[in-house]
Amino acid sequence: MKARPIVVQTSYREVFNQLEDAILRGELKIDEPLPTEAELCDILQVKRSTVREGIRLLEQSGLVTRNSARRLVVSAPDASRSSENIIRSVTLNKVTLEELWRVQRELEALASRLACDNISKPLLEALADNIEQTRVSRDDPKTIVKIDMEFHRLIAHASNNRALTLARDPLGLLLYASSDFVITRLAQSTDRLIAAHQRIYDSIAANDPENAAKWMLKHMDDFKRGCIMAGAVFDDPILDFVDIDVLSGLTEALRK
Amino acid sequence: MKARPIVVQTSYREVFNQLEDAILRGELKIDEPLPTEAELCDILQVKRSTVREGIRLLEQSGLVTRNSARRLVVSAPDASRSSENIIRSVTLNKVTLEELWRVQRELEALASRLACDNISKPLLEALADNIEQTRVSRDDPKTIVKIDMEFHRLIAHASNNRALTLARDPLGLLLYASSDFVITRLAQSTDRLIAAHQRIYDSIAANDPENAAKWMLKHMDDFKRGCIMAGAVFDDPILDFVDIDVLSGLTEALRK
DNA sequence: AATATCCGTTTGTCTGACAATGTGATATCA
DNA sequence: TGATATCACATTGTCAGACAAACGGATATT
Repeated sequence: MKARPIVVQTSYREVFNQLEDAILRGELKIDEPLPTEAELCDILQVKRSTVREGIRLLEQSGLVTRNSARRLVVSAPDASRSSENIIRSVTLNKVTLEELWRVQRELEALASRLACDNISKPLLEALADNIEQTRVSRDDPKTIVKIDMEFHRLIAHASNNRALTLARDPLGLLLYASSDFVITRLAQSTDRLIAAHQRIYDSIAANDPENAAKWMLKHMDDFKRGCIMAGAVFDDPILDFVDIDVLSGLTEALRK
Repeated sequence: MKARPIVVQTSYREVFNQLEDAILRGELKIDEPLPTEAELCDILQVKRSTVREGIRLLEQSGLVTRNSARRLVVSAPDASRSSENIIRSVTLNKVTLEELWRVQRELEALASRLACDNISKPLLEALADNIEQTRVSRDDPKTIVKIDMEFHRLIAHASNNRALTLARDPLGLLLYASSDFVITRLAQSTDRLIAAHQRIYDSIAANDPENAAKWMLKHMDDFKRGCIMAGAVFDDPILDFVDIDVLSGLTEALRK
């Protein structure tokens, strides 16, 4: 006999499903307040505790957020929400540095290529400023790591492609967080980093996608070489290279 | 005066934070059961309703799943969880077909390149079988769309890179779901699709990464051309091309 | 030893309650 | 009259306790 496993939904999950559906099909509009718990009890014919548990599922999906610690409003999940999820998934599933790097290498190349087309004055200035800051902080590894991360995020942002941002940001966060490992171990790496960023910047500023991508790829390859020279085993999980407490702080960095 | 906005945590969110932390730092081990609600009440000194709301947040993050509709077990979030999130984010934020395609193009090329190295016999056979099925279903657009989606997923899977899967799967799902639009409108598109898949398959089977990537890129470019010929405005949100009800069914397709 | 029965645990849901906080209406004052 | 202060209400967050259903394991039966 052929059969599907029997699945019974809990009521609170059904609450979630119905509300999610209503949001996706636009019956509950984004930026408008969610009905009050009492109203939902009425509509869905379950008690408040059940409604509340369903709402918690919505909340964690980013489909509702709170305006002013009070009334919940319907909202489109923002990128940081997905990032948190991916970061948890990557770390707990022990994805390796190699896997991460391999993907990120392509995404960064794409980002730098796309950035050429549309980059705005303010973003260009932010990039220049970022490189300047890197020079200033040359001797402070912790700060370098942050600024480096920001450099790449700025470029991805300049690509004006939200699908790219969505895929790239969480991976980038993890990858560059583990670059701490390299920078603290290899003195010369900071100078190479600055030189690479400068070349990438110049290419973008000159609206030269092919060179931007070329230098970015070199930069990424250099990153890998640095990791290995610093003694990183590229086939180990990233979790080995990133401090858990740093990790907790990472997600909030995304929200700005 | 300089100040940070005041943020007050609710208790249930604090429950979530503490449990998440415990899982990330390995104090609660993956595949072991979560403490019972009563135990958590004891540990965290809050009432059961509060504990339960916190657990719902965990549940939606994929950090706990249910074994047998009963006891919850701690778990690493699986890829489908992230996919759901990204899909919601992409659709509700009205990301365009162009953005999606641009990223997916690179990821598919990477996937086909990587697939060459490690592909296993069973996966190769599955690919061959997939192409055969496409031929058989040539005249059934709905089925073609599904099989096409599966073809690309198989290749991504063969890449043996979970970071790639994580980034690619949700985007692929959305992109190929909207290919329905092309296939139903352009009669000849199915034949081109089969030919392309065949070439990609041959390259992978011959362990020829460069050609695999080359044909994949051509295939992707062809996809775009097809969309435009079929009258799709590439700068419109994907939401316009995907039926909401299909969308709801999409995520469950991921879980297998 | 295999099967059937029973019982305690755990969860899902309900009921009801209350304090804190934000919101809008009303009253007060310049 | 218009701005401000006050108040009453609505809504949420949390508590307290209750109960039925389902599961898992222990015990009894064949």
